[in-house]
Amino acid sequence: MPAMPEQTDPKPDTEPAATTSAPVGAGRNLLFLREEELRLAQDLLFFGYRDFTAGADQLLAELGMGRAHHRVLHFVGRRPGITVGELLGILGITKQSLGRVLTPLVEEAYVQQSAGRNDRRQRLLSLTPKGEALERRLFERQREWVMRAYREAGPVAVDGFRRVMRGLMGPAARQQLERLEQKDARPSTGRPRDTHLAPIG
Amino acid sequence: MPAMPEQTDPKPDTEPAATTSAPVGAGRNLLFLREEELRLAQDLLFFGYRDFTAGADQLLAELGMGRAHHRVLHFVGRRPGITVGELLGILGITKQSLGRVLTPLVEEAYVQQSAGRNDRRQRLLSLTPKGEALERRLFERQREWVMRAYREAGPVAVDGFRRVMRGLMGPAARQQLERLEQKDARPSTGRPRDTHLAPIG
DNA sequence: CGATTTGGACAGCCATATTGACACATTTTT
DNA sequence: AAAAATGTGTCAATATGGCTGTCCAAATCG
Repeated sequence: MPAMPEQTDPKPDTEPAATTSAPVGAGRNLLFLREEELRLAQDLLFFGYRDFTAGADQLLAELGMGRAHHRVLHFVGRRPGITVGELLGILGITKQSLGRVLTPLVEEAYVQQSAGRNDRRQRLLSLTPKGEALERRLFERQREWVMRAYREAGPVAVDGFRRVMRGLMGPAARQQLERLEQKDARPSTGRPRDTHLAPIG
Repeated sequence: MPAMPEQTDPKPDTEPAATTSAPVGAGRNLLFLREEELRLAQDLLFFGYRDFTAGADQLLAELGMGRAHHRVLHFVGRRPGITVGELLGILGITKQSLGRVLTPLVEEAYVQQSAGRNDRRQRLLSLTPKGEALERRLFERQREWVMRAYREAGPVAVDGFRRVMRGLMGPAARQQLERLEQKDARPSTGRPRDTHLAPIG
């Protein structure tokens, strides 16, 4: 494994204006995004996102599932008791599209539904133990991968990464992320908050 | 491979508590990746990548194209004179999958082919003026978006973002990125290096 | 009560990816 | 020169994950 990219960004940029690792002087940081910098950003996002998902994708493929299933497992695990409508809002897909991954997940007992306590039309979604186990396996795959990247980059870089990624999100996504983070103090396991798991139908 | 165990971490965390919790005392940054931190990373990557591509996707949809077409335009524009084989390596897809986006792009004169100068079996790909124009329109969309995120986050964060994204890439992708960056000093326009544009067939 | 909301079911379409098999020109090897 | 390998193109079949549209049931709201 030769030639690890240097942390110190060796690119001997021809510009004296030092655009790459921009001077922290924070004075002219309004115009430091030149063409090549954006092209680099495009490359980084393409390769980085692809390889980030690769590990989990492989595991999913063995189970006959795809990334869409993972997303459902992830967000249902993140917010046990989430309604179908909320999940649709987060994923940004249509009800029909969701149905095609959610229905099998319910049928194969990865996800369970229960009627809403206030509004009995709602189906509150949560992971079954089986679903939790799978989600955790997927999680661990990505954990290894991200841990390595974070460790190599260091905490300051991680903070910068988070700031930029947040900035790449649109207003709707930011709001959704906030809600997810609120709930981060989630109960020890995936039971909906205080819902009395009423049977459906 | 230096392994980068601790990564000197220049400033002992000038960050506002943003780094979630974890004592960032720069000593124990090996273990600062707790569960919620990774879940956050997953969310950020999902939302961020989705919204990053949203603008270009919309424009592409109007032209009856998809993200796959954009990727071809991007990487061909990045490395004029690239061979089909190299492009396949970068995209990580099969020849058949590439063919179904590349062939239309050639037919509609966004991309042009010419025979390799050393190996006449090769088809060297480059953007036509029409292709360059479209690529630029797509580029500008994303440029606006990324510029905003970069500006909001500041140069230090951008540097961190780059480090982490690089870290998320696997060895193969890192090598490919290096090659792309080498060529970054590319000629003013998309003519293959010194190829004498031999006709095909 | 009727209207709206929430969720689900079914049909079909499209884009992107896959694999396998085969064809063809060209280059390299024997 | 013949054989093998390489680079590319193409056909057919299949899967996944989106989309739209329509219709329906249950529950809530006014």
